[in-house]
Order: sequence, then C-alpha cells, then structure tokens
Amino acid sequence: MTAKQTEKQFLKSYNIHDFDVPLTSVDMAIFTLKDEQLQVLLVKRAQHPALGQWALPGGFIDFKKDKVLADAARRKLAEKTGVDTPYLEQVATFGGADRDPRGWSVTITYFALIVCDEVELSGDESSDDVKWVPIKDITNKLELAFDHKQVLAACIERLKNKVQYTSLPVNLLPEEFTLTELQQTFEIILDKKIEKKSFRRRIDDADILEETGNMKTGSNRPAKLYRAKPKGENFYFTRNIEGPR
Amino acid sequence: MTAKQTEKQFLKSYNIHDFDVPLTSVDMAIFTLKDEQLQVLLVKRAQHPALGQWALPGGFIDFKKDKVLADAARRKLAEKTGVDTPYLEQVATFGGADRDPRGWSVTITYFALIVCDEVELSGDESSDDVKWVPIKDITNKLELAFDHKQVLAACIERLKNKVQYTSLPVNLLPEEFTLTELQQTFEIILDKKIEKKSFRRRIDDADILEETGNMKTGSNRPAKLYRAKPKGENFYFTRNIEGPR
DNA sequence: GTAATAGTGTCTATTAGACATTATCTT
DNA sequence: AAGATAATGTCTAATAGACACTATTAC
Repeated sequence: MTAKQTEKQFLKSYNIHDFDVPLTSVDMAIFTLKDEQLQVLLVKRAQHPALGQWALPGGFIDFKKDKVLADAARRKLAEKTGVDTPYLEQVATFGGADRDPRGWSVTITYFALIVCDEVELSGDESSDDVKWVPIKDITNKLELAFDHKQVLAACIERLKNKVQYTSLPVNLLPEEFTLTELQQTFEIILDKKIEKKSFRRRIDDADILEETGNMKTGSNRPAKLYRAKPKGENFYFTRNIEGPR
Repeated sequence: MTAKQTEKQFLKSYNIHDFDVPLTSVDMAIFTLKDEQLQVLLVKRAQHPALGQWALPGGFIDFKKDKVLADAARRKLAEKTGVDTPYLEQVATFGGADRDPRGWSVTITYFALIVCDEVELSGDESSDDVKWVPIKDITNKLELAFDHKQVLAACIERLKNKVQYTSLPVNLLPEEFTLTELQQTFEIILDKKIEKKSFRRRIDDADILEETGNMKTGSNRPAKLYRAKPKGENFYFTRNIEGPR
C-alpha cells in the first residue's frame, strides 16, 4: 500500500478485515407511558451470548436494508413494536473490549418515545419474550445483559434532562390530549409536581400546540383537546422547569 | 448454531466476519482559542481514500491500546497535539453506506477543548500536514473529506449550545485566567456580547472558580487571576445566557 | 344544588440586563 | 493627573411559582 496508488487501486486491494474492526450494533431504549409510569421495553435474549437474560432490543446493521444508522434503529423498533414514526434520538455510543464476550464491541444507542396503545408487541427469532418494565423497577435486583443497565441509565438520564427544557413528552401522548394529561406526563418523568399555571404559560408561550376542536369529557368540566402543531419539532425552552419553591 | 449450545460452544464457533460489520472509526473535533477565534484542528490526509483532502483527525480503534472508546479518542488527540488530559465529550455517531468509499462505515465523534499554547502540532504517518482553522472559515469554499463538514457542524452546534448553560469555556483557558478573559471566551463562542455584571454574577453563583492569589497586570488596574476549583466538573446552569435585550 | 376538574387573574419573589459608580493600577 | 480596565451597587423589567378565583360539566 504505497501513496502512489490511485484511490481506485487502493479500494480494489482494500480489505476491511485487515484492520481491527469491532462488533458494531444498535440498541434501543423504547419508552412509553403505561399505567401512569414511564416504562421501557425489554426482550429476553433467545441466543448466545447472555442467553435468557433481559436486554434492550437491538441488533446488527443490515447493509441491505439500512442506508444510515437511524434506519437500523427504526427497523429494530418496528420489528418489536410495529411503530414506524416515533420520536427517535441518538443518545450515546458505548464501546470497549470487555462489554461483550465476543470481543471488542460498539453499540450505538437510541431512545424512542412511543404511544403504548399503538403497539402490538411481537417477539421474533432473537427473543423469547418481550415486556414493558417500569423504569422504577430497574434496580439492583434486576439483571440486564451486557452493560445494558448502564446504557439504559444513560438513556433515562438524557430523557429526564431534556424534559426539563424541551417539549419531548408530547411524543408520549396520543394524537389528541388535554393540557392536564400533558402536565401529568411531565410530572411522571420528572418525578415532581409542576404548578398548573406555570406549566400552561410555558406551553402556551412555546406555541407548539393547536386545539383540535374536540373536548374530553368525564364527570366534570370537559377539557379542550390539543394536538402538536404540524410543523411541530421539539421546542427548546431557555429555562428549566424549576418546580416547587 | 442451535439454541442448545452452551455459551462457550457458541463463542468458539463465532466468527465476527459472518455478519455485516461496518468500518468503525473515531473522529475528533479538537477546538482551541487562538488569535481571539475559536479554531479547529484539521489534518491533510496522507492516505487513500480522500488523499490530500483536509479532514478531522481520526482513525481506527486499536484493540491492544484502547480499552474503551474514549481511549481511542484520547490517543488520537495525543498523537496530533501531545495534549493528554483535555475536556473530552462524545457528540454523535454517524454511520451509513455512502459516507466512505470503502463501504458501510461508522464514526464515533468526540470534541475536545484544549489550550493551544500547550500544543506541539505533529503530523504522523497518516497526515502530511496539520493546521488550525478558524471555524468561521469553514464555509462552502473549504472542502472537507468524507462527510466531515457535517460531522464538524454537529460538534460546533453542540459546543455552542452547551456554552449557553454550562461552564465549558473554562477548559479553553490556561490554568490561571481573569474573569474578563473568561467572559471573552464565552463571547467568542456565542458570538454575542454579554453584560459584565450578569456574567460575573452567574460565574460567582456557580461557585466553580477560586482565586489563585495572583494578579494579571497591564497598563491599568490589575485583575484577579482565578483557576477552576479542583473538584471542578462542569457546571450546569438552569437558565441560558440571555444576552442583550 | 354538590362534586370535580378546567381554566384564569394576579400577587410576589427572584433574577438577568442595564448602566452608573467606585477602585486600582500604569504612565 | 489622565487613561484604562477591574470590580461593584443598584434600578428595572421579565417571569416563574403560589394561590385564589371563576367556569363548566355530570350527577
């Protein structure tokens, strides 16, 4: 391999396996709101290594199906849940010699926010079982495969942090929702109470919602239903939610 | 490969090359403050592909030298600059079929903040030349190898965003510095003026600096010199710098 | 009517920006 | 003393939390 080659000659003689190439995969923390708790999807591994252990869903890149990294993440999500247009965010990439017994490995980690009643859980050849687990139950008692507990912790931390200054929780609610439901979603993730008026001012100032015209009724005054505005990317506030003084 | 194997048997017969494995590397955006500008280190590629083009420094993981991903980033930084304890932050991972002519590739991207006068630039076998480039000069005119312009844009965006609510710029200054120098650093990165009293209140409230006891003299009133407190991780403010009203 | 939750008005405490003022050095 | 920059005092405007109050439904 001399510098006098043309690029074409170089590429012809190039063999990826001449170099140290880590085992590279994509893992997902798929979050949803269920039973008034933030929950994450875990799969029981049906293959070695870590056979039988609970793990974040994930897998290898498919060179034919995936054009870019996020495609692999979306594909994994769709395989497990059937959901195909979630909020998806890359969190971090973990790599090291010891995190997988097969050798030096790298995992690119994403989290997704989905509406759980749009989901049809489905295992596949790589998992015996799939389940939602409240993130509060992910304690020392529950073992996860590989370093997935750390990976998941990073995803939860990112989510909690961003909920302090973005409108992310909108993505955990169905098409139409009330402001009270949205506030409760924030409160569940932040694990603290938010003052109603402050919250509504904040959302109103962000100008990210529109009324659907419909109302949610119950045994009391009906509430206006809102949806995210069409152009609705995530809104970034310049101040964190402060919470009770 | 049946499910009846033990994990040991599985690992024995496992061959990483039976799967789609992307070419995985680490790239660095090394930032410094030089001539009152934020600058980034670029290297001229001495090898195919993209021979002769300017690129972010980077390279492959070394399974012997690198225990975890960040080791590879630190090693690349030290090879180019001699700096060994920088502020280092993982930004994002880019992967796709088309970003490198050698095939499906993944790059884990970090940025580093270093003090440029502690640096001894040194090329090595993979680069003809190394230089600092002001980020304002990274325009349409300047071509970068692969998708490095996008990669760099992501690093710059992350840095600028975080400077709004963290104390990151401390890492761009030498051991001792004045509050005015720190303020100027913020102003350069954010590209806007900050009101002196607001800035000093903010830094004071964060309680991240300590006086060194030394003064910086000039042709006017001397200024106190500060250093980051020993336990000094980065401080996260709950509000962004607002800037002029 | 009562119960319940939706939605609003408004006070107060906090705080960031503005900007004037004072302090301390060199020449 | 003049010039320059460091450092601080303090006013004002903006705004988040607190909390009381009104509105609208089911029963």
